[in-house]
Amino acid sequence: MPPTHPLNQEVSLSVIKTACSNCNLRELCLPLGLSLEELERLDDLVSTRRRVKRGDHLYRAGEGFDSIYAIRSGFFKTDVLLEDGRDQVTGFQMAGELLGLDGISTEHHTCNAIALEDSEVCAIPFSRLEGLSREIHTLQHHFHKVMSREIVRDHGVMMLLGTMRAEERLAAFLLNLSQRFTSRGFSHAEFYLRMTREEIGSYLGLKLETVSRAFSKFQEEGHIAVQQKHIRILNVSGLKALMNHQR
Amino acid sequence: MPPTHPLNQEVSLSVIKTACSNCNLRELCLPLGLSLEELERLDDLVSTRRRVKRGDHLYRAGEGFDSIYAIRSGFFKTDVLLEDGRDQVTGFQMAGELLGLDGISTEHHTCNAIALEDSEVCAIPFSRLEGLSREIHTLQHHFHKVMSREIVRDHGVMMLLGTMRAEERLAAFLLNLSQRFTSRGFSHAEFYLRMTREEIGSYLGLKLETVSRAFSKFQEEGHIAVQQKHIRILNVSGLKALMNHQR
DNA sequence: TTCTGTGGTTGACATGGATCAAGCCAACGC
DNA sequence: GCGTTGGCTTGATCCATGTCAACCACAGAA
Repeated sequence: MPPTHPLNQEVSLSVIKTACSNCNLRELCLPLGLSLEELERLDDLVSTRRRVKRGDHLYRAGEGFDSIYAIRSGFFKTDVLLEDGRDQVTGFQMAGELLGLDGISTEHHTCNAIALEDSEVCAIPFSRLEGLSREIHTLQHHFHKVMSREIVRDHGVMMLLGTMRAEERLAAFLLNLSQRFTSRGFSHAEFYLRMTREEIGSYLGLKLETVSRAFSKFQEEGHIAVQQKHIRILNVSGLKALMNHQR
Repeated sequence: MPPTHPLNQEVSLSVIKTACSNCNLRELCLPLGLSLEELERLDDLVSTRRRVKRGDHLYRAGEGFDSIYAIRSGFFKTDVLLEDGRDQVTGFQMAGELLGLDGISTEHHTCNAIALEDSEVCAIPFSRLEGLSREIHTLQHHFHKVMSREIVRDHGVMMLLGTMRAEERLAAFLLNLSQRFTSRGFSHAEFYLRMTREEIGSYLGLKLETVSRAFSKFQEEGHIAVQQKHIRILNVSGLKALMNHQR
C-alpha cells in the first residue's frame, strides 16, 4: 500500500464552500424558480458540501436529523431495516434529488442512505431552510412540491409492488431510470447500473435470480442489451408494452 | 321513494362553519402544538366543512388541487388507477388524518379519495395554509412533520409489500388499525372494519381469498375472533409474533 | 315472509417466483 | 501466470398464493 499523506483522509471528509447559484443542477433541485437575489440567500444556507465514498453511509437509521441533503454528484440508495434483519431498498437517488426527508417526522432518520459510487452532497440545515422558506414564498412552495412528489413516487412503488409481476416491475424500473438519466442530459438508451442485481431485487420485491432471469429474457426478446451493469435499451416501446403483461 | 324536501340535498353537501379550536381532534390533527391565539388564526382558514356520503368521492385523480382535507369524522380509502385498469388502494384514513397531500406536487390530485362511511372533512385551502405557515413557525414545522410522516408510512407499506408474506401483512395491518383506533380513544381490541376483503387485499397486495383464508387461520389459532367485519383481537402478542414468520 | 345481490368462505388446482445448487465471468492480489 | 472473491447466470424443484368455482350469510327490497 502506498504511503498516505495524513491529509488525504481529511480531504474525503472535507467541507467545501459551495453555491447553488452556479450549480448546474439548480433547475432540478431546490432552487427551481428562484430569482437571482433569492438564490443568493439560499447560497448562504447551503454552505457545506460533503464527499461520501462508495459504500459509505451518508446517514444511518436512528441518527438524529438536522439536515436534508441535495445530491450534487453520484448515486445513492436508501434502505429500511426491520428488527428481524430483513431489509428493503426504498429508493435510488441521483444528482439533483433530495435525501433525508423521512427524518423530519421524528427528528431521527428512519432509513440508511448509502453511496453506490463516490458522491458529493450539499447539506441543508433543515431549521434554516424552514426559516428561509418562511421568507421566500417560491422556495416554500417548491419544497412542498418536492415532498409531495416523494409521496406520489412512493404510491407508484406501492402500485408496482402490489399489482405488477416480475417482468413488469423490471421494465418499469428500467424506463424510470432511463427517464431520469435523460432529464439529466445523459443518454436515455445507454447507461451503467450503479446497483447490484440483489439491490434491484430488494427494491422491486424480487429475488436476485428473478431479476437476472428477467434481464436475460428481455435480452433474448431484443428489448435490451445487457452486459453486466451496462444496459442498452434497444426498444423502448417494447419495454412499455411489457408493463401491461398482467396476470 | 319518500318526497324529498329540496333542501335535504342541500344539507348533505352543505358547508358548515367549523372551528379547530373546539375540535376534539386538535391534538391529532394540524393544530397540534399551537397557542390559543394561533389556533384562532387557523380557525379563519379552516372554515368549510364538507359531508361525504359512504361511497362518494371526496376528490378524483386528475381533478385540480386547491385544498387539503382534515377528516373530522368517518373513514376513507385512497386508490390509484393504472391506465390498463388495474388499481390499488394506497391507504385507509381515519379521523384526524389529512387527505390530499399528493396533489401539491402537480396541482392535480393523483389518486381517488372515497368515503367508506358517511364522513365529514374540513377543507383547508392550501395556498392559505402556506400563507399562515409562513407566519406561524409551529404550524409550518408541524405540517412538514405530517408530510414526512406520510413518507415514512409509505416506506413501511413498501417494506410490507416487498418482504412480508400474506399472514405477516394481515397481522401488521390489524395491529396498525388497532393502534390507530387506540390513539383515538377507541378499543384496541374490538372494532369494525370499514373496508371489504377485496379492499384489504388490494392494499396488502393480496387477493381477497387469501385475506379471507388468513382471517380464518388467525381465528383457528385463537389470535382473533372474526364475524364479518367485526374483529376482536384476542392475542396481541400472538399477532406480533406472526409478523416474524418470514420465508 | 321470500327474493336478490353483494360480500365472504372454502376447496381443488395451477403457476410464478422462491429456493437450492452448480457453474461462469471479470477484477484483483500474489 | 494462478487463485480468490463477489457478482451474475442458469437449471431443477418446491411452495405460497393466485385462479376458478361452488356455496354461504346477511341486508335490503318486494
